[in-house]
Amino acid sequence: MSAAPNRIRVFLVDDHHLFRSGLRTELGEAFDIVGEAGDVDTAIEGIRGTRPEVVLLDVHLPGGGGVAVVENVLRDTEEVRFLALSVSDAPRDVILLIRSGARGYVTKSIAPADLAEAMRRVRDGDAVFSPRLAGFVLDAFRGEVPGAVDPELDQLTAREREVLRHIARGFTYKEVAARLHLSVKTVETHVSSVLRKLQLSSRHELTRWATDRRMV
Amino acid sequence: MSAAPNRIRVFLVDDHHLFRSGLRTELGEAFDIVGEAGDVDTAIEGIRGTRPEVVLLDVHLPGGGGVAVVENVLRDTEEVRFLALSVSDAPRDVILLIRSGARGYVTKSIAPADLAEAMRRVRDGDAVFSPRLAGFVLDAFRGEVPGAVDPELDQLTAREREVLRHIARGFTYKEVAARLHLSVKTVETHVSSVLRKLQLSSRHELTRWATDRRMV
DNA sequence: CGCGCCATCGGGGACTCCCCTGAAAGATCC
DNA sequence: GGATCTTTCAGGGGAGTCCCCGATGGCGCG
Repeated sequence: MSAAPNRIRVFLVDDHHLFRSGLRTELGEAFDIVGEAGDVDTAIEGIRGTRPEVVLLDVHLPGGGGVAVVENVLRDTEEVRFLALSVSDAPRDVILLIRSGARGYVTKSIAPADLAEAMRRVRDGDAVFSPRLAGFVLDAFRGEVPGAVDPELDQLTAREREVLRHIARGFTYKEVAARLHLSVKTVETHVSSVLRKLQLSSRHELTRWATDRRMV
Repeated sequence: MSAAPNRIRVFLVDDHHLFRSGLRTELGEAFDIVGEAGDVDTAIEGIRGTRPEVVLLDVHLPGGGGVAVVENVLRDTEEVRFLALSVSDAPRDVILLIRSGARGYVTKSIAPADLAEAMRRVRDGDAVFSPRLAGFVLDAFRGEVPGAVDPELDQLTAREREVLRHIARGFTYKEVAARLHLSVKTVETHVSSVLRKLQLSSRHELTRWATDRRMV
């Protein structure tokens, strides 16, 4: 199966046939395209069967998105490296892909030569991100997604935020009441308001909400 | 590619004079070494004064380590990019540096040509890690620091860990029971065991315990 | 001043959480 | 085969959570 030993074995995953065709044309000489897929299930099956070194993966895919492919394949093997290739440079997409186990993320506007270089680097184990995306990833890693003055948080009153912080830390209503010199009933009222305003239904979701926003 | 015209302005931080000398010799032609320092305070002052584009930074430094330099400088400006250069490739060191805001981390065994390339990429905003370190960083980002087999977690049975994961995500006992096809009572039993073994007393502490270990 | 918003409380009820005791089946180890 | 561990499940009870219904007072605003 393997052609020249130095050609990297690549699998293409993108739901646009034309785009895959473009990739084949641009990469076909320097890389060994062992297979391709246009949806999640086909991709998983194909990657399992062909064992590529690098998977070029679109973020937005029918059947669950690129994340589903990465998670599914990496459950079995660690041999395959994923390089996400997407039109989107939304921080959220990038973060989710990296969390799932992709080792790089570049946008489709990348020059073919740069893409080839990125693929080689990913194959070698490097982490590859285009400049703007690197900032997102490292910022998320540092735990400070900047900007974002939260409109969700803004609709809470000062007292409600105060109570929220305590609840999110795991204190019971009784404990919060003692700390804020309130009655348990007042705490309950505030928590109810917070839950209603944030469209949540339990203190556990509230905890997750707060930790996601790094209020703790 | 770039030689004389737009030389990148670089600041060197390393407590070994001889090593700085080596860097100057190797990089002096292609880069503009605007200053250097051998300890934390001198480094902070020097970087503030010379405004380099890239700081080559040793991890182990007298006066607080590289982390102290990065955090201190980045409090004022975002213009400076840090590339950590260290003999250590301990995951802990790497993670701490990245958390503090460095945009790359390579070991001192790197070839001069590769170091030059890494510096250019960091200057351009890329995240740069040598192959082995990339794994550490991305794994940590994914929440699985490989070393560190947790003795706390080890004393839990497989089923208990399974239940723990669901509880930590905020599911009620009833929901967990449904997802795992168990009775609520069984879930209660497992949760009790987990709480007892981990010396915790509520599901909220359990959530925090799990999130601290990045099980969610 | 009336109106709305906020903060502070209460009763009551349905549900959830956590612990206690107890038990039965299966797997594993010696 | 017996000891141990794991996994499964049950009844009962005290505490915690969340919602419903209400109430009072303070504050700013037109």
